[in-house]
Amino acid sequence: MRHTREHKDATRQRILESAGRLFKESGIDGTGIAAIMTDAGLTNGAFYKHFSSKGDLVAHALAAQLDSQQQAVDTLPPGRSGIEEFVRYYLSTEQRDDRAHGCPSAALLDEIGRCSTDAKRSYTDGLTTLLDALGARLSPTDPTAARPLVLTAFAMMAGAVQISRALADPVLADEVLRRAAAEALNLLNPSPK
Amino acid sequence: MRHTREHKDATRQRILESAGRLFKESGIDGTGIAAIMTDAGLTNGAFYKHFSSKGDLVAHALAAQLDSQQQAVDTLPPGRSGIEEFVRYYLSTEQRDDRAHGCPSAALLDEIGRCSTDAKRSYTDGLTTLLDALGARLSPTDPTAARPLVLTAFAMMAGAVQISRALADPVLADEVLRRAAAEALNLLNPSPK
DNA sequence: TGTACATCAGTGAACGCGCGTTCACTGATGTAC
DNA sequence: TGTACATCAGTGAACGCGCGTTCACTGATGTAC
Repeated sequence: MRHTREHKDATRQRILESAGRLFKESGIDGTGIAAIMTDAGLTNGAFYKHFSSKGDLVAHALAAQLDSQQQAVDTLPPGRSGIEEFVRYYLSTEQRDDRAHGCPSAALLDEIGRCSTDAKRSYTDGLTTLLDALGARLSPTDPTAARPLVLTAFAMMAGAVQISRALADPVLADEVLRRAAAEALNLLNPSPK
Repeated sequence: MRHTREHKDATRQRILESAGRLFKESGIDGTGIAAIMTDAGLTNGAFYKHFSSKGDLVAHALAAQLDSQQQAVDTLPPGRSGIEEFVRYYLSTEQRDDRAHGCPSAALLDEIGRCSTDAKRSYTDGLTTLLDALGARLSPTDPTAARPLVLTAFAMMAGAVQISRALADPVLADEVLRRAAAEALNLLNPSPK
């Protein structure tokens, strides 16, 4: 088992998943290699058999996070109802209160802004793909037409989740989510009334 | 000079300003006490004559940052034109590219979400005051009526700046700011067409 | 007003600790004969 | 098929370093007499 390609790939995947989860929970700066490797059921020495540095891991973990988020979007019901479900789940108290399994953008955006170009490139690719997948649902005939709308709606949703997490007042925090959901659904409605 | 109340207050203020600037530039986890104290022209030992811990500093630095942002808002031209100026500056490439002097929310939001209750309380108070000041410009007769709109617009703006900073593609990054500005101005327009 | 003392903002070295990274080693596996 | 060897994923201790925090000390200042 130990020297099989599949075995190594599986281990690498496990490290990526642990890293993604812990990064989202405690931040990139707030998560050490040792903690990630322990979470993945290994010791820290093995880390450099899989990644050349922490920065290298960050770039790949971000790509993996964005990719799995996009895959989740692909399993939503087709068309508009899928979009609505996405918005409602994204701005739910469950997603807000479970950083580890929530949106990587909402959890890490301002730290990504301070990362290496490699990490930013991973994020750029992943986000573009994700927004295109959402755009394709809004206007199937011309996916890029929906770009501006999807982009601003997503920015608002990510910002709202972050603000909701940063507020000490739980009533206000919940209100932020509700207001943002209403506004996002309104924004993404093709025929504004 | 040394044992005057004014002297100590001035020093404390200097530490708060250095901390705010460095936190926004490199993150809270990414900025050490020693760096802050050096920036303020002191040595690290003096830190604990002013704050009980780094967490204590974070709470006060956040309050100071939000306060100075709100003071900047107060100096804008009155009414709607002030709002427009705020939106345009907030979503300018200058603000995006100068984290150290930019918006604390855009620079630190997801790290604040992981901070102590004290820090969150500081942020909650500061943000509430800031949004009320903006709301008062939108509807002077009933400031709280504008709350939902100001809240969602601000979430979108903060999210957009963060996304713009996190993208490796400068063309796309600039586009995000432009789209967000257009949408924010549209949102904050009291008579939607 | 002049002197003696107490205060305390600021110094700079030191503390234990966890960080990212390196390295000599292990031992189960795939490969060559 | 059976044996000898090379590979390399994973171990666990160690590296220098910077972190947040502590502490004995300094010396300019405010205060008491």
